[in-house]
Amino acid sequence: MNRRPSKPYHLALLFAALADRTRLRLLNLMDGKEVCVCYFVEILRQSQPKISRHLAYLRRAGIVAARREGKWMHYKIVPPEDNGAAQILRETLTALRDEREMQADRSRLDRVCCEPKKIGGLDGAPLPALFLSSKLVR
Amino acid sequence: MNRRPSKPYHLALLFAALADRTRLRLLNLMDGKEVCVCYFVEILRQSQPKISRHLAYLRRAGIVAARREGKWMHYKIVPPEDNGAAQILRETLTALRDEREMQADRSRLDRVCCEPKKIGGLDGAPLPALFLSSKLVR
DNA sequence: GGAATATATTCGCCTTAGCGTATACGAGGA
DNA sequence: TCCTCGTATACGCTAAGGCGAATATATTCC
Repeated sequence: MNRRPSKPYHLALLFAALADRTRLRLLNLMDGKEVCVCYFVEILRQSQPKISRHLAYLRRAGIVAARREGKWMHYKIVPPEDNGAAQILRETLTALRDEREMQADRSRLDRVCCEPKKIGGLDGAPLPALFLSSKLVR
Repeated sequence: MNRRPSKPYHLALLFAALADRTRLRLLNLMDGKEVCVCYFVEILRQSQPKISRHLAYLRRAGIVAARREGKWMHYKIVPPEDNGAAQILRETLTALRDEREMQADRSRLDRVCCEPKKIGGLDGAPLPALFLSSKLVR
């Protein structure tokens, strides 16, 4: 039922998933927290289908997991079971922090999350949380 | 003249270069030493054009450098200038050592290099060396 | 120079990936 | 139930990647 893609049985699959700028930006935003799709769309200023497709790619690669909360979907990083792959993913996230665009994305995420209207907003999207647990969709 | 591809200005390019099993096997064989093309062909048992194309890809990505020695071409890894990329490449090589096929490739390389007929052979290909310096082709 | 060897490149074919656009799905509210 | 909103998927297109086969290039030896 939980159709997890068998495990990224080889590093080449992990690298293929990482070989796209948009996906790296998404991972950078998810570094350490769960993020709602609507934030990705707003922060990266990319079309919603594009964001969604890249998230699906990452999910198929076993790198992220999704959780539904009402109408919203939250994504977070799941460390690969394979030790080497996990280490490489960690290093990647670390390396991303040195890039200017990635820093800008992160601060934009922080800013969006702190907007007053969002905090208590009527239909404001849920705030990024630090790894709430729930039934995940991989 | 030395048409270096500007430098892999972004990690996505590095990951694209790593997202292929054959290229990972090649990098694994080059880990720590310079290797002649003929050994790649013999050890991976893949067609010579295929090996050559993947080596060209790695060279274009700025990950390896080539050195000509008579009829033979030797390839070796060049650490990326970017700190994060260099770290990721190191981690990748480390992770590869855990894979069985990679270990088998390496021991086959060791065995081939120690064959008596090759050591003093008339037309034996040059042995892998530990980073001889010379004019490199990137 | 011409043959032989090691390596690189080209070509044609197929598969995959990424994109914009349109559409489908799923949940909540009226 | 119908409407709306958030998200996912399908479609058609184009570009890039990987392959085998053939061919080109570079170097050495005669």
